[in-house]
Amino acid sequence: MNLVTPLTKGERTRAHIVATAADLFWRYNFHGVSVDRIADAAEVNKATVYRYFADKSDVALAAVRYHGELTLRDVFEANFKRFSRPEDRLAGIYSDIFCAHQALKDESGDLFGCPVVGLALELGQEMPALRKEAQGIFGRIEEFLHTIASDALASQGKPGSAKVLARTLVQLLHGGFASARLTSEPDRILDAATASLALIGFPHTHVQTEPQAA
Amino acid sequence: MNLVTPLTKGERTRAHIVATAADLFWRYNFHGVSVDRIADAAEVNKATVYRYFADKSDVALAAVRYHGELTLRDVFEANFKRFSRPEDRLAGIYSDIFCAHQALKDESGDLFGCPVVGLALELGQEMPALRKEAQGIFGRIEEFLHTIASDALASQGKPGSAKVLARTLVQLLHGGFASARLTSEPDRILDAATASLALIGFPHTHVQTEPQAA
Amino acid sequence: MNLVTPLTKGERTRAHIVATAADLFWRYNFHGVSVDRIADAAEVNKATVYRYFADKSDVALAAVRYHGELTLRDVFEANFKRFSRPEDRLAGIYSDIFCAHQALKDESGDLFGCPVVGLALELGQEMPALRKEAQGIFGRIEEFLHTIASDALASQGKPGSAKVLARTLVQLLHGGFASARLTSEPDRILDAATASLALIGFPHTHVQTEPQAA
Amino acid sequence: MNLVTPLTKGERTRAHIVATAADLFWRYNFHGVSVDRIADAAEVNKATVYRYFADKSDVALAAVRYHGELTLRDVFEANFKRFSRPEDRLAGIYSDIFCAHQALKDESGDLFGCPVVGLALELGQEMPALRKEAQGIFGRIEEFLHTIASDALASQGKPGSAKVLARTLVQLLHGGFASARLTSEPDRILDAATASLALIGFPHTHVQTEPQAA
DNA sequence: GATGAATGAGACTTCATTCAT
DNA sequence: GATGAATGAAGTCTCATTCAT
Repeated sequence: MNLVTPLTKGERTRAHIVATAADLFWRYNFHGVSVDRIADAAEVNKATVYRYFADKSDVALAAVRYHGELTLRDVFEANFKRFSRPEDRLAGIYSDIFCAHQALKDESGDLFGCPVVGLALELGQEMPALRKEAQGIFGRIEEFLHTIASDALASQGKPGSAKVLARTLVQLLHGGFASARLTSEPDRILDAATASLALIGFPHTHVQTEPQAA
Repeated sequence: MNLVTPLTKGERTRAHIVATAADLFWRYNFHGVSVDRIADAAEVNKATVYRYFADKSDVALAAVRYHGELTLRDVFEANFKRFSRPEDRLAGIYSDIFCAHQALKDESGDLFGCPVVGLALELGQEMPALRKEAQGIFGRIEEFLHTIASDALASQGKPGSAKVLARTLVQLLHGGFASARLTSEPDRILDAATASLALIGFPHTHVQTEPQAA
Repeated sequence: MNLVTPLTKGERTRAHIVATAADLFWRYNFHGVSVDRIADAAEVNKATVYRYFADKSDVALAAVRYHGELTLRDVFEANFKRFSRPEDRLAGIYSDIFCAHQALKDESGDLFGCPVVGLALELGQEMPALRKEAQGIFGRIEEFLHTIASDALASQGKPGSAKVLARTLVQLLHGGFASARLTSEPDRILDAATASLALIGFPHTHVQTEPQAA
Repeated sequence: MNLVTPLTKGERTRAHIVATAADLFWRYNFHGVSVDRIADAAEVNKATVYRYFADKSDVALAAVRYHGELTLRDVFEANFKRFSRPEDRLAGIYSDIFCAHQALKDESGDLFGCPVVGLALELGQEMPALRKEAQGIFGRIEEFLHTIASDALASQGKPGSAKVLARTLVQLLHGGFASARLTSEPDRILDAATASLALIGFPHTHVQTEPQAA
């Protein structure tokens, strides 16, 4: 029984534009990417972009959503399914993030940190919807990290607030992204990973630096 | 004996433009501020801006420098002079940062995180000089935090790498800025402060949330 | 015996588009109405519009025709059938025009003068066909007014050129429309009515300002 | 003693743009003239247009003002200075209007009626300021015609309302413009002139159809 | 045959930057 | 030396129109 509605042609076009724009915005920021460039890269006419999006900001909002959903699903949910121990989950998540950044750096010579934060910092002030979206995404991330924190504390019989710990883990994630982008150095992601694992009580858990087969 | 050379009129004009631009860029980002607006706000002719700066990016570079120097001097150096114990220094630094953000939020209804990172994320990719500048600033910050980390470890006879700890402290600072801006919530700065103090072994040190008289 | 061919479905669709567009063009001018908006308002697909009309100007031409035919039939012919004395005919015509404008003003807060002239001024220069159409319509109107003028002169045994008088009556009609639209004041229509009635020698004939039952 | 401040360079540029745009708008309507075309015709850069006007509508507003002021000064005031008898004044005004239209027709093969009404009909609904301006201009014109009407009634010892008469004269002027443009026939202006002169009691006053030396 | 999808051309506007007084 | 004036390039967006299913 197939519950998935197949995408219409328009939906496919829209999705393709979003994916293209998301990548461009990540690399070159909102103001560094023109609608023309998005249309060219997506191989559609500029007017087609405006058929599916009210304006350029609307594309950016969709791009943030896209990055958020993809990351939550393929990084967070995936590692939660794959592993059950909190330290493995956290290590897996950071491994994926690191590998993605490393790959981007190998390919393009640079890396760009967190695409959600990047767009949110640039547009959040004037685009409440985008800011809200970003907050929602990091809210979900905090939930995942809260589960990890909670499980970690429990597995070690440690006291301490999982809530506070989760928040710190989120901030370390932000910090890893920021310093990685500032220095163009993927290793800063690993620093955040190490610190995070130490914080939840597993300082010796290793973070894979090579992509793992699914 | 006066060792300070008085500023010439031109230098004062330049400094005034930088301070004005720095504030505007902080609040509205690089692309959200036109050269016209800078000139208007600084009450100089637009062509005057171009007398002192090669182009708009050059103003941004000066603004980053301005923010960096001011913060290093008035926040980091000042608290190092004022306090000698590492936990007091760290608490003092975070207190100042928090108060500045709280004041901005009270005044303008919003807050804007780290101005250096803000500009660096927006321009760093295409402006190596600005990225270098930002790296330099955070390098200096890391040195300050390294001293704190090192002193803290020593004062408690704890083992551990001050270097790694310092890096984590930097990332928490980034994280505090990022989540504060994302949520428009100054308290996220305090979260970073608390986590940082706990990390250096002083979980009970209090962070002042009211501006202290010098 | 039914002499009227019933409309085919296509003809009904076409007629519906014309009526819709005519109203929109009247209110918002040619350039203020997009083909999209016409299609939306007529609840047909945009491509359907292009099935029945060569291009947007062609819709405008049809709209002018529509307005012209409707007005000639429901205002001029109707009042000629209803009344036989020239002064009553003229008063009836102006009464209808006034009431239509008053109703529009009550409904939409504004009024829009003569739809034929409106479109003709906007497009006439580049669309000879439309201009011709408008000239034809006002030619017919002049004929009606010529009859009124001629009858009025005759009924009073006055000398004078009915032809010249008719032309003046047309110009007063134009003038009433123009100043009504300029001021958004339906009463300017009544001014033209009064002047016209005076001109044909019936200064005391009253113009109804409330819609009359047929 | 010179009370006239000489125009600055900027003011000259602005005035030149206005005059250019006014002519273009008259001939081709608001939507028939792009800002590019205005800039080209005025031989300035498009950005220069935007230095002096907030947007295209703002240029149109200035164009209406320009047409209004010019006409009031060179046609109405001038004929009031030149003549003292009401019939001469009215004939002079119409003569000027006719000659201008005739000249335009000779030059360009077409004529365009009243530029103020033209723009006002096209933009008045969405531009209250422009509508207001047009109303003001026709208010002034009505004052001039009121003086003529009043003087004419007095000179003939006729009873009657100068106010009502003036309004009718305005409407005839509108009507003359409208039918001239609709038919591309300058003579329609003369029709309005004849009717107007008759209305004020001077059916035999001649309207010059050749430009008069000042 | 009807419609969702796509497009090319062109509109308005802004902005960083330079010129000329 | 300082400034009002000017500009070229580019950006966002709209719209009439056509294609392809």
